[in-house]
Amino acid sequence: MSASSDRRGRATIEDVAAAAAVSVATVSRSLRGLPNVAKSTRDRVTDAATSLNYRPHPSASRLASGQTRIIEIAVPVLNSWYFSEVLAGAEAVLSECGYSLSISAVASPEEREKFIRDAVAADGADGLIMVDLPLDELEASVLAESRMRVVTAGVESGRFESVVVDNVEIGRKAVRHLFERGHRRIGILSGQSDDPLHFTVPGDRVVGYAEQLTSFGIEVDPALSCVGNFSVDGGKESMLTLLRLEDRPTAVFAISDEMAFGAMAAVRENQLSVPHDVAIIGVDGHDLSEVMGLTTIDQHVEDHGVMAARRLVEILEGAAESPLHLEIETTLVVRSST
Amino acid sequence: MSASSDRRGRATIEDVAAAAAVSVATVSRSLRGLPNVAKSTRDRVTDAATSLNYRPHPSASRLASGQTRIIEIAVPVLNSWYFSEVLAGAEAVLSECGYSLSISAVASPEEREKFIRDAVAADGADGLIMVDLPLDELEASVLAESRMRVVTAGVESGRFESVVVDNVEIGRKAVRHLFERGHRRIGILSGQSDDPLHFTVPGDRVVGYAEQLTSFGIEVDPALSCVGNFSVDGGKESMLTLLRLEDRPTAVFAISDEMAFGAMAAVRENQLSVPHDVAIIGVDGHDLSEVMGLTTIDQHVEDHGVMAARRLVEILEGAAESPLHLEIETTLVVRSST
DNA sequence: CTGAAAGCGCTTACAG
DNA sequence: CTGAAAGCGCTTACAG
Repeated sequence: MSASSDRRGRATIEDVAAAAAVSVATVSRSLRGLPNVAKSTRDRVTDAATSLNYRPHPSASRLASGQTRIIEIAVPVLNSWYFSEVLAGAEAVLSECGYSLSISAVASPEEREKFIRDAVAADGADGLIMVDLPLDELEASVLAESRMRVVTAGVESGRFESVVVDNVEIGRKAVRHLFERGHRRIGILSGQSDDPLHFTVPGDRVVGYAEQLTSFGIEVDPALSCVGNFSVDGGKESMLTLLRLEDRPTAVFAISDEMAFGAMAAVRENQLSVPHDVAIIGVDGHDLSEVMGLTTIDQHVEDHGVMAARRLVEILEGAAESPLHLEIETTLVVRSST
Repeated sequence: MSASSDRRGRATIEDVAAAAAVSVATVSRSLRGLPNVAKSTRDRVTDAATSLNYRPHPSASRLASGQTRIIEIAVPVLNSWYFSEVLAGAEAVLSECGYSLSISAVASPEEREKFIRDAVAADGADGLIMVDLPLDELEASVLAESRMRVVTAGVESGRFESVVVDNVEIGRKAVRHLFERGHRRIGILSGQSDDPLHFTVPGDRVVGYAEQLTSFGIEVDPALSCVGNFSVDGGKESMLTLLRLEDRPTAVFAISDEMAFGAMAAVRENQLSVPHDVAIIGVDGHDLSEVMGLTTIDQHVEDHGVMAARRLVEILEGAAESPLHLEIETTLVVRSST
């Protein structure tokens, strides 16, 4: 360890400066690739830094520069297929671009409100990706006043750029597909009954479902609509309910693949067959949908993370912010369940 | 905004000091709950901080104190059921304890080596959780010399505390269960053929499988051993291979639930039935195992994250480090697949 | 092209 | 119990 290394034995910018026989200012400029450094100087500095295994102290450069190169990402829960796909996509581009990724799980509106207030007041990140977390007016304006750039994924906020899918169209697409397969009595497994986060996605998909049925001249039957809480178990329970109806549906649209998996299990448990007795379509493009033979509307979830991160980086590097709502195309993937 | 707020309009410790008519030192002590502050002073400071919505600037306090309250967590990939469970567990305890969680995906040995070198040299976190990332000698000693405390999950390192399961015992347990169900010809779907990360888990499970077979007097047949790369598709492919054998197995041990799902699909695709023609057991306790009717050895994955994070926090708050290898008990969950 | 110096917003002995 | 001052390790005008 060099004599002037820091409290914990790391090499500091001063060590590098001494080794290269220049000032710390020159080291800083050289290592960050700023202009106005002689080639020979830069080389000397680079060599010194390499041989000392020097990295700038993150907290010090953050404090001095005002930039953290940290992106915060908030998701409702972490252990869910959907959110880990988003995370994976975001992580890939952010690490590629030299940003750190800090994650938070924000499950309730109270946590969300607290998260936003803390994040803004502490000002610990350059950017924030809010995944499937609808913002109320107050939260949006708190965020808008902060230094952090914000991109939302999965939901639009009106005030920030977002990466979304057309959820109404997803609902229509699902019904259209089932209709084309000859189904006229089509049930739906939707989201939560009482969603404290006011998540807009389920509602939009239900609207698309209803719209498309209506435009086919089919009356929407409330008895065919169940809630599944986006879980496998919820999908199964709701499907069991639908199966008990005397005039049960011949096809069911589950607004997530995981609910669809639950629904398939329920059908089999009743000694019925998919798709013969009940056809099932999901939404997501879940890893397991292929092996399960589930027809699904693939929404390319990983791309949501990729796009949100990419846009955020672009904005941070100076791109003009536009009230852009980047829309990811969805793809119908037909398998044996319909 | 007060006159002396910082570059970006945040309230600073000086603003709070002015508002409470004390020095910044007193503000710092009050807000961090340090002793030797008069109750009335502390109250005044707290009020001022609240009304200014003050939070200490993270980079500033990190630089001054030398502690970041950041935990870094490295996983091979993010979009996998297993790792998102670990992540969820770790995030829950860390956010509860006031730590930020920074994540990195580290897919190859080169990335791992680079990650470790960078992490140590930059010294940007107080602690590090390495999940299922075996460390070589050099990496371990680089880490050991750093300021960061390290806990590994999923694999032991010899030098750091770890949270693990007994993978040999998992292999034995699986075979024992199948044996008790009357099976004598038992195949195995294991990990990767050429694993650049030198992941030890698959090997251990294979050892347990072989040991238990041998102790039952059954010869280990290499023809019954296939590789499945921990993926659904891999499991399916390998199962198809096993089904093509003229003397095919009556039961198969898949060393992960996802491979087991793939295997179940392969069996059905061959118009065979689980468990009648082939029984299948997995490992994990995957969310979908219940609905799929998969018998599995639940390894309580979320707890791995919880325990690793908990231990790391304890160590950071002063607990003595012991060469502890915390072992999570695994639980056989019998379902219809066996 | 390079360096001296101020400053980023905190924490931490030290003195009283 | 409280405050003045130094210091954490960088970056950034500014001057030359």
